[in-house]
Amino acid sequence: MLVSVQPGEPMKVMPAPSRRNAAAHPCEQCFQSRFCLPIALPQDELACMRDIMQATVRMHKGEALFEAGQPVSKLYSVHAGSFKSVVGSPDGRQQIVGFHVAGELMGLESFAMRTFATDGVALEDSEACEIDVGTLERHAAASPALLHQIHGLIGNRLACAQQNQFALGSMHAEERLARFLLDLSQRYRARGLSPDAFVLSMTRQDIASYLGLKLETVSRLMTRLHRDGILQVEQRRVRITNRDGLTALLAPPGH
Amino acid sequence: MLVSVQPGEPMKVMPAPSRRNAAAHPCEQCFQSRFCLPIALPQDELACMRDIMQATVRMHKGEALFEAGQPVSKLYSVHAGSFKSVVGSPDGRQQIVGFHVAGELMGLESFAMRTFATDGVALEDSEACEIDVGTLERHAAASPALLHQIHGLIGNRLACAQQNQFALGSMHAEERLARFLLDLSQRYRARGLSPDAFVLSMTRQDIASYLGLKLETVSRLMTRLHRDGILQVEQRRVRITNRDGLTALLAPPGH
DNA sequence: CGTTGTTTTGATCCTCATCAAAACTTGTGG
DNA sequence: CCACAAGTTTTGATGAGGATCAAAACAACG
Repeated sequence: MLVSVQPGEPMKVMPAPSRRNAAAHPCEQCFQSRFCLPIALPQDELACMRDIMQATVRMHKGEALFEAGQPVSKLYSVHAGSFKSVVGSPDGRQQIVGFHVAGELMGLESFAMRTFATDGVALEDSEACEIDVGTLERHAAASPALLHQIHGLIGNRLACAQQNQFALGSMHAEERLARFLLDLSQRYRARGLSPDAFVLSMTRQDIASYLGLKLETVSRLMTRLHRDGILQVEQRRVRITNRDGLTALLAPPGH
Repeated sequence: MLVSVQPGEPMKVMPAPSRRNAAAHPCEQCFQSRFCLPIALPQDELACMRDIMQATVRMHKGEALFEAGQPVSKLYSVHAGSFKSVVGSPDGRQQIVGFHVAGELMGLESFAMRTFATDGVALEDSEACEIDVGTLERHAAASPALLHQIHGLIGNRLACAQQNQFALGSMHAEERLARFLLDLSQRYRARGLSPDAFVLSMTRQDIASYLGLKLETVSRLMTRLHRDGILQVEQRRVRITNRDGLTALLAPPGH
């Protein structure tokens, strides 16, 4: 999914503060197809996108694009691969609060804040486009359309976080997993990929963390959904074979 | 806490779509003391606040200031009393995702979105200042300082939502309650009120919903904290008698 | 002062966590 | 290329935290 690293630079897979490889400019797709930045602008304002998106960074699996506490100067748009947003507590526990696949924006939660609130960690070898916050704000001040789009993105993110709160607080384990899979499916569809068959880029542990469960529970639930003919699961390959059955899990009889 | 309603208008306590009582203009405090709108601007830009904050609405306990699905045209700043933000699901379950006391902004999660994502319901008889979104956006476009402050507020709200996700997904019941009480305490302190003694404006049921628990569990935990000498609880009056003990609950030995 | 909603407390149950171990996958170095 | 090491996933047995069911004490309200 990612072009191989140039020879000479050893590939560290463990999370390390090592500096990442930055290309000089993002790909043309970023401007043409809205693939990198989910923002639609009138033709005559498209030029500013070139200004906003300044570089592409390549991350190895497990590396952090940014870390909680760091000053915010960039946002990131996922160009290839996928990332997770992780919040940590002083006592060392941590929880995943979001996943980001290609075409989605990361770091929005930290927009206009001094420091990042989460770690942004690559789930696999990935690429992200850097977006300078200052430049973005400058352009946004001049373009109401751009500003409005950004606010829409932030609003969506907030609504999403509230839905997550609902899921974690009110849903049972099986419902949470069903919601997670349907959400992922929907996002792949938005990317133009198959909504029924996809490969999970995160471990059972990651899914469990996101859903407020333990990895054994997630594994058991996957197995159960497979047995019930709702999914075909083999390792990280998933195929939704009975979407209605999966959807039905969201409104359990007990409530 | 709220001036009495004028005679002649019957007071409905049950949640009803009845129209609320709107005063012509917000109080002077809103501009002078940043009490109503937690935004600080340079002196020469303060005038626009008068433009942004157009009216004060009075809500009775249980009434909805706005409802999920309604088109967004106003934000609200709590002037007196308190509110809860509630998300609902198709099957009728609902969960509280936030509380708002005087001096805090509501509806931010819906900024720049077409429709509200939550219900905003008064926990007691309350007052809120209406803020016209269009006017606010227009002023923000002209004032980078104002825009930056708004983004900061939104960023805070998002960070808060992520912390809630962490709490719901990773914390035990007792920790969640401790966090809730300390958070509330901190917000009362920010208002200039006592951080140690306050009156909960929400029911046990509300607290339980917010924390992803059942009301019986919340009640039992309150009793336990009282027995352990950490709190004095009688009905909704709470006094924190051992803040260190309360804080210590946030980092349990088991983890 | 009865009605209704809120809170407390008790007894029991169930979902999911925990502990444990084996099957399997992936990456590494000889 | 194979063998070993480390990480991931599955499955089982057991336990605990919090939910559920039930009812009484208490406060608020008309």
